[in-house]
This record gives sequence, C-alpha cells and structure tokens, in this order.
Amino acid sequence: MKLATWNINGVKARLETALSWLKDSGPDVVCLQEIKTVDEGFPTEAFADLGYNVATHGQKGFNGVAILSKLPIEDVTRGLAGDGEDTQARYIEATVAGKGAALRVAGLYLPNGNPIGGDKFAYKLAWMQRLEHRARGLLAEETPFALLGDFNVIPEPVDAKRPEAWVHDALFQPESRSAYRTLTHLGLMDALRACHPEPGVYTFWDYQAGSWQKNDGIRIDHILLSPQAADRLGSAGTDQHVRGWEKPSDHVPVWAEIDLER
DNA sequence: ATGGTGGTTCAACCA
Repeated sequence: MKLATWNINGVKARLETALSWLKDSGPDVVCLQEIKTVDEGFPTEAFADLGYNVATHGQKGFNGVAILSKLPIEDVTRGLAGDGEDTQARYIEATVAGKGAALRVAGLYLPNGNPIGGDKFAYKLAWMQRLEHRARGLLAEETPFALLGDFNVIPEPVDAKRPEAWVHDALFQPESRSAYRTLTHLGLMDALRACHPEPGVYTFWDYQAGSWQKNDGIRIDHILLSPQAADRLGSAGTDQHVRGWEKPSDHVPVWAEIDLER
C-alpha cells in the first residue's frame, strides 16, 4: 500500500496538478492539507473518476484536510479531540480497509504557530499536546496506523538548507521540536528520515526569494508510522519534481510504501 | 531590515 501526504495549497487552484500527480504516482491513500474549501466545494467527482473514495473536513477559505483512498474509507472522524472551542479544520482520521488488513490513517495540518510568543504559538503547542494524546490512544490499540501531514515542524538542523534562517521561526523552536520528538519517542517512526538519512531531503520551498531555484528548502511534511506499520515499511520518498511544475504548491508530496499483507 | 510570492476572498488574512 502506497501512502502519501501533500499540502496542496488550495485544491481548486491545484486540481489539474493534483490529477496529473495522482496519475503519475498512483498512491493508494492520500492525505491532503490546505484544501481551502468547504466540503461542498471539494471536487470529489474529479478524484472519484481516478478511482478514489473521498472524505473531507473542510472550512471556508483556510485550512481544510481530506483523505483520498482507492480502498474503502470507514469510521471517519473529523477534528482533533481535546479542545471543544477549536473550530479550525486541521484533522481527519479514518480506517482504510485493504485485503486482509486495515490501516488507521490520520491526516493533519498542524498549526504554523508564527509569530512566536503569541496566541498562535500557544495554539500550536497545545495542538501538539492534543496530538500526542491521540497518538497515545492509537498506540494503545496496538494496530497499524500512520500520522501523515504538514506538521509545520523542522525536526533537526539537517532538515533545513539554512537552519540559521529558521532560528526565530515557530517551525524550528525548541518547544516545537521537542513536541515532535515526543511523538517519535513514543515509538512512531519518521518514515522518510528512516529511509533517507542523508541531508538535503526537503518537502517545502517558499514561493519567495527564489527558494526553489536555490534549493533553499525545509522538511516539514512527515509520515509517522506506528510500530505495527513501521515493521512493514518498504521505501519512502518525496515527489520533489512536482515543485518544478507549472503553478506548483509550495509543498511536495511525501510517500511511503507499506506491505500490510505480509 | 525589508521585501520578495501565492491562494482565497473581496481588504485582509494566512503562510
């Protein structure tokens, strides 16, 4: 089973690009972030035509997440528990049922958190605590699951071309990195880093200042696997070439192959 | 230190 995550930065602006990528890459399950539309505005039929089932958790104008799956989608939950006041559409969870195996998939768009020191940074850290709580709950079930999405965290200096440029950014704060490390220390595997220990693996290049042309990237989109899923990890990678297409998202897809039938 | 780009919605917000 090929899993993927992609911050699409607007599904309406990116539809043709997304369809081209899906035809090329052929993932079985995709988590999308920043669809930037309400559920009714999501182009479900265009994805259905490529064989995908669709579940969305949308919002007007901002945020919004979705799951596409060639396998049936079951038991969808929308929103991350732990804050009844939180109305931002950043989390969707579902079970994708394959032949002889099921995988719980959580698609997430973690808050950016800038500027540091304000409400937005506090919201980011609180959100990460809520995510840790949910991860602990999922781990207790001892079943295969994956957390995929735009984590808006640069885990280590090696995950940025110029780490010094991010020292005052919420994505690279010690608190953000520590909360990310807490997730991996629970026993979740960072699939992309596990398969690619080398430097220079990035998933985001800013639209500004020629970041792509200079390869001034950061790695902030991640796939975290539970032990039961990590045991079945084959390969992982990025579809970096998509960043060079016409009208690209500022993020590129990240994928991982998991052999659930082994 | 500032401005550089892009999406959504409609002057401003978010990233």
